[in-house]
Amino acid sequence: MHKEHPLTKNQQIIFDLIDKSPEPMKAYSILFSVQKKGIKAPLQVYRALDKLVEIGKIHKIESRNVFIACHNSSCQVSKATAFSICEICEKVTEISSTGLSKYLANFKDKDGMKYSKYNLEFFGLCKKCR
Amino acid sequence: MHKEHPLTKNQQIIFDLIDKSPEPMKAYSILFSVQKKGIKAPLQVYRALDKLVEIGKIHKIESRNVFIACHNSSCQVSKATAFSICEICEKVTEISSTGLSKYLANFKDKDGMKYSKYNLEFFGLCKKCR
DNA sequence: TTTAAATTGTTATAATATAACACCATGTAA
DNA sequence: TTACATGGTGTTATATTATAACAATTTAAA
Ligand SMILES: [Zn+2]
Ligand SMILES: [Zn+2]
Ligand SMILES: [Zn+2]
Ligand SMILES: [Zn+2]
Repeated sequence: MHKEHPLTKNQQIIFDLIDKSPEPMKAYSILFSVQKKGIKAPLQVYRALDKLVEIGKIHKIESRNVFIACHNSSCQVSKATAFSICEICEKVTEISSTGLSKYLANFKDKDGMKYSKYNLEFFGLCKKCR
Repeated sequence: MHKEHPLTKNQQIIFDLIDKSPEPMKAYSILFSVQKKGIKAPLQVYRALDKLVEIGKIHKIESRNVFIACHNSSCQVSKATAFSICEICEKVTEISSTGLSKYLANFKDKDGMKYSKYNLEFFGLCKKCR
């Protein structure tokens, strides 16, 4: 079991927004949405995002520069993430497959090196778009 | 077998630079390096990069916004890529493991969907840094 | 040769992210 | 209690990454 991090005010505001969003969010659209709550500057957003990523409450989709709430509690420990991304509508889904995560955690490169931390992004078409 | 793309002048200049670089390169450091060859504007660099990525001659490391020459000829067909990234020195190595690529190409998400296109970034410490 | 597609050159601007500094809250150790 | 360390906040300014829009040129087919 992982340790609970109590969120600070800014972190909570931004986490709630991302968590409720039906789509991954961009940093500046987060900024726009929270301006009425007194968060006015990009840095305030990025600092909260950094922390939320660090503690595993959200993930950054690196190929898209968007943020999504985690829906797989084991991420908060492992930093091992996998997503599918629709190339038409940009829908992102977090993948939680024990088989996949075991395979990747046990994968050894040609130097015999293992990696417990990774990020995998699958690209294709979602149900609706294909 | 894949079709050979003859590179245009700008594409060739930029590919050569990246290919010879011992490290992955950032777009604006590429721009700086090729200014003596007459490439003056960011767009000229980004257009060449886009094309080179599209035809699989280089890859973008999404978590770092850097570009690296491909060292795995099958990428030029598949768009299925995997890298290891050192979190200290930022050394990037392209992984070509038949086992890994087969596993990922055959992976099905819970809707039974397969993805032939993916990007995997492993994080850890390289030989020198650990 | 005509035409379509791709590439180039250029200026300007958008989108993403961090530096630097002052201040404040909270916990903890002397 | 006081000092100190740690982490969060607010703010201004700036750095970094990437694209829009438009005109001109080259290339490769039809
Ligand atoms: Zn997660
Ligand atoms: Zn879709
Ligand atoms: Zn490759
Ligand atoms: Zn290293």
